[in-house]
Amino acid sequence: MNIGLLLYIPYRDLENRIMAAVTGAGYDVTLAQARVLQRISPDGTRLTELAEAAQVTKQTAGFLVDQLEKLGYVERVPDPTDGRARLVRVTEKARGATPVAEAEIARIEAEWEQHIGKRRMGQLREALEKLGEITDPYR
Amino acid sequence: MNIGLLLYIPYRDLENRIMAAVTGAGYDVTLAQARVLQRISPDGTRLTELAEAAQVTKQTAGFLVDQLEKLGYVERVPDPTDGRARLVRVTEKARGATPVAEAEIARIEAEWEQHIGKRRMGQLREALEKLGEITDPYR
DNA sequence: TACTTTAATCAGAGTCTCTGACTAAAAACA
DNA sequence: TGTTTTTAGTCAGAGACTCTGATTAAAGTA
Repeated sequence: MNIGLLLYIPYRDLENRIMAAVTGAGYDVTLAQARVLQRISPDGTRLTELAEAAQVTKQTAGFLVDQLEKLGYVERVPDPTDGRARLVRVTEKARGATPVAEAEIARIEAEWEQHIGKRRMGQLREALEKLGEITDPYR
Repeated sequence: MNIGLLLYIPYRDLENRIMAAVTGAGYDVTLAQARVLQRISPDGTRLTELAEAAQVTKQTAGFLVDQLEKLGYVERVPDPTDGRARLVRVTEKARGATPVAEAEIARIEAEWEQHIGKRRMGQLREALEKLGEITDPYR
C-alpha cells in the first residue's frame, strides 16, 4: 500500500476528531480557520508568518483572519516594532479551545498506543521526526 | 511535536511532488481530480464508490468526473449489471499518468529510506499499517 | 534622497465542497 | 403481482477556500 495513503489515513482521522471535539465544545470554527488559529503564538503573530506556516498566500491567511476576527477569536494589534505590520493575537474567547484540542489529541494518542503498542508508537514518532528533516519546508 | 503535524508534513511533501511530476509530464489535472482518478479501478468504478473512497459527496465526485470527462481522462459507460449505474473508466489518454506517479513515489520512498534508514522505514510502514486498522473508515 | 523590499490589503476569479430536491431503476416485501 | 423502500446518479444553488494581479504604506539600503 502506498506510503502516502498510509500517512494520510491516520492524519485525517486525527484531524476530524480534533475538529469534532473543538466544535462540539462550542467553538464554531472551520478547519481552515483552525489551521490558522493553532499557529498564532502567545505573543501574537504577523499575517505573513501565519501564511508561511500554514502554506497559503497572504491573501488567504488574511481572509481567514478576517473571519476569525469577526467571530471574536482573534484581534489585530499594531506591531510596535514595525509600522507596516500588525500582530494577530488570540482572544480570551478562543483560549479555551486549546485545552479541548490538546485533550482530544492526548486521548487519540493513547488509543493509538493501546492498539499498536508503546514500542511501535515510539518507532513511528522517531521515524516521522527524522523524516521531517527532509520534508519540512520550514526547517 | 504534535503527531498530526508529523504525519502531515511528509504526506504533503509526497503529494506535492507527485502532482508536480504528473503535471510536469503534461497531464493537466488538479489535486482534487487526481484524487478521484487514482481510485478508478481497471474495470471501471461507480460514482458512488468513488465518492466513498475519496470521502466526498456523490455530487462532488460527479463534479470532478465531469471535468475529467471533458479533459478526456475518463469516460462513463453503462453498467451492464445495473440500469441505474454507470461505470467511470480511465481512458487511454490517462493511462500513461500512472507510471509517472508510481515512478515518482518510488523515487521519494528511496530518498526517504536513504535518509532514515531501511530499518526505520520498515518500522514506519509497519506502524502505519497497524494504525490503519483503527483509523481507516473503509476497512 | 531615490530605489528596493516588505507587510498588508483590495479586487476579482476559479475551484472545491456541501445541502436539498429530484428522477429512474432495482430491491424488498406484503 | 403490485406497492413501497432503497439505491445510483443528476440538477440547482450556495458557501468556503484559494489563488493571481495590482496597490498602499512603511522600512531598509545605496
